[in-house]
Amino acid sequence: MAKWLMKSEPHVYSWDDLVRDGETDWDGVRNNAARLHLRAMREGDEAFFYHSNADKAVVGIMRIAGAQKPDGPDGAWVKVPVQPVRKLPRPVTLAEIKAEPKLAAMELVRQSRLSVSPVREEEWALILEMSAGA
DNA sequence: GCCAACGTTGGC
DNA sequence: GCCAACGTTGGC
Repeated sequence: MAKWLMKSEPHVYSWDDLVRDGETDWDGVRNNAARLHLRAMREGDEAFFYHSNADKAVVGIMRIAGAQKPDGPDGAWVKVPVQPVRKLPRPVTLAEIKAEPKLAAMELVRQSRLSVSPVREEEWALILEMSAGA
């Protein structure tokens, strides 16, 4: 199962909103690189929920809950259904991620504007460790 | 097909 | 509020 990271501004749609809704379609992505990642997602993949702007932190884990669907009338863009899995014990901030040399290759760091990006297994595991607190 | 201008995202 | 990094648009 692949791992991903998806960004949202918390004042627009937050982790708590997702928990309240139970499931939502991750839509509105209008960037080609992000679209390619959305298309590569499969049901059962997991993704970090990242709060951009105010928080700048990974706050939770969600699950891709089904197949991608067209987003918009012409079908050029796609959206995927996601469900909350669990909140992280503690948010892992962008500052912490940038301070960790093992995470320097993350797309989150390398291309900060990309709203949907892949996460390597070892990066995923390390962020979970950081959240659990060493 | 190149590139300057402009718009957007998101960190600081 | 500013600016860097990108993406897109449009003139040539």
